[in-house]
Amino acid sequence: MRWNTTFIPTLKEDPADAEVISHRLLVRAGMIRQVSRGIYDYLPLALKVIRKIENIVRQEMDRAGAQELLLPIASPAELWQESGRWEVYGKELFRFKDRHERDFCLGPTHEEVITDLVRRVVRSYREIPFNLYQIQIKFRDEVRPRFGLMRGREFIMKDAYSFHADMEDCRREYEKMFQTYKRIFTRCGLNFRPVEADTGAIGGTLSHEFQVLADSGEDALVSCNSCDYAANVMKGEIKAQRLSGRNLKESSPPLKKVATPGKKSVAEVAEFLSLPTAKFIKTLVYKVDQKELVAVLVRGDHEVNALKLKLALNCQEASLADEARVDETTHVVPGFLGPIGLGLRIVADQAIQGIRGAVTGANEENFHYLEVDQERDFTPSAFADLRMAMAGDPCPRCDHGALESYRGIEVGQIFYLGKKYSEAMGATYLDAEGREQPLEMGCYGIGITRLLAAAVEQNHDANGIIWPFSIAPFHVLLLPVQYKEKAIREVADSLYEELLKRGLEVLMDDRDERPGVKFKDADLIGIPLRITIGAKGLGKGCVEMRRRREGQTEEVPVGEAANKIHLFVTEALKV
RNA sequence: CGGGGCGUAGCGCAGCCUGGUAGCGCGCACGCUUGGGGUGCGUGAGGUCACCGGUUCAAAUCCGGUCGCCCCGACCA
Repeated sequence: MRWNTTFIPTLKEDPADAEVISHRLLVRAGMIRQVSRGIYDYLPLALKVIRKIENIVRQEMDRAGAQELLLPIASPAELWQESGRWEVYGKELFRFKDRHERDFCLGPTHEEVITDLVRRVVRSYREIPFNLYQIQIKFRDEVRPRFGLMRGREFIMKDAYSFHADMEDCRREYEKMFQTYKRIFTRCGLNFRPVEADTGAIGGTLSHEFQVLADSGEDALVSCNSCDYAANVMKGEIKAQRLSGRNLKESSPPLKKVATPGKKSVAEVAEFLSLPTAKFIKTLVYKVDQKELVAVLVRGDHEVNALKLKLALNCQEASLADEARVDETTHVVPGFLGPIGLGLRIVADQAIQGIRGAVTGANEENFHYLEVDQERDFTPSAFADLRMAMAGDPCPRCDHGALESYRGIEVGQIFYLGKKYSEAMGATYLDAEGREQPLEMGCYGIGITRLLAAAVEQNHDANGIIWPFSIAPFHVLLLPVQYKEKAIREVADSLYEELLKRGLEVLMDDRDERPGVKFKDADLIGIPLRITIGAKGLGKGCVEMRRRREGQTEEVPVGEAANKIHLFVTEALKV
């Protein structure tokens, strides 16, 4: 392709509305433009990368025996009402009415649609298993779209759904997809890690996320420094605590009430009393399912995991109650709350069980209790794992490992769904004994456009993007320093033709621009291999071959250039 | 949903406080110049100052409202 006739509107300056690096570079490189919040145009260069990613995904999904299909973007409310998600999904589900006033939504994911298709077709165990996937635009009306392509409202996704007779077969497919995903992300040239994950709005009981490691990532992760345990913090398990042999004879010193004027947060009180935050019991009031207030206790240095809390309380929704509400019910200013004498139902994290010598609010403004002894002073209605995993925690899977924390961008997630959708929507088959059984299901997603952004987050330098070869928009950029000059043009043209003939993807910068402009743009758009053709090299009968990533330059005789470039690209694509 | 910020030429910004009819850099067009990391000089085109309303002789500027976009938060008592 010749630059003169392409549509690659590069920008010298960072766009004012872009914050994260991938967003800035993708806009500057002329790859994306924003249309509305969380909605973008994909320009030709970006589309080339998207197609590359899609093709890798297709090849690997097909190799794993899955089949591609295409489901509609809009689906009728009835399907979502059947699964119960019309009510549950909330505002993220973009709803609208057609001209006949019938309710529809834009698909944020397609379990309902595919289950509906499959239930109308599958009758017998002989017709399963199979795995169907599509690559398509999804729409989720995110609370807060941000970071360019990383969290958009409209995005491209590969989603796959598999159907099985029993759990064993479904688990087998899950494992196959796990391996397939590893191949896909490896081929895309990403540094990633699979982690155990929560199943969120999709549902099911087993799930892994594939996280591209990046400090700018939205997800907090933990992994063991000794075994291969890794999880999203939302899912991260806490090693069950052994109650260290508590000496029952030894009695605790009596409760002591101390003045802590104006000190509300654990950090403030801890500093005021010169005590470590681990000695504190935090008392948080949650509103459960829009009605009951429940007090949740965690250690001062721990954080409540709302997800685990919901599980423990077996409720739909649990969020911090607002101050006014807390005040009205307990007559205590938040900040001085404590479990002793609090007129609310109490649930406590397991780390609170048996705690002694602790500090809590005294349920009286400007006072805290010291020497709190859980067994003596208060009894929660339940103890459970309610907190977020964090760095330094002992590994829940092995004996001596400790957890480390890092951040990631979730580019893929796989779920074992079980019978959640098949039972709700009556997707069944007849087994060999003629009995009707609900189908077992799995589902498997990859965020294609988010993967594109993640690749940039992980592969760039001060000058621009550095595409991994496998997903680069072009393999080679030919850069004739002065295309106008006959000698240079002739070499550039013949090299261009020769490389195309060999099946390489080549972009030729035939613009009549200053060399500096061309070099800057070349770095910005990040084609992995750049061939400079200029008077300097031609004087020696050479062109220059430069790798974008390493910056390493090599002079190659004109006659050998095509061969050498071809060989280099072939090698680079082998990985 | 709460808080903060922004909206002036294609892009990045100044002007607004202290009202007097719009400016800089880049880009764009043309000419000369230059020609291996965003050349230099000159000439020129390009703006309902987001929108609606108000105050005023006069509004980009002051006041009220609306819309759009960005950032932070929406969980730590």
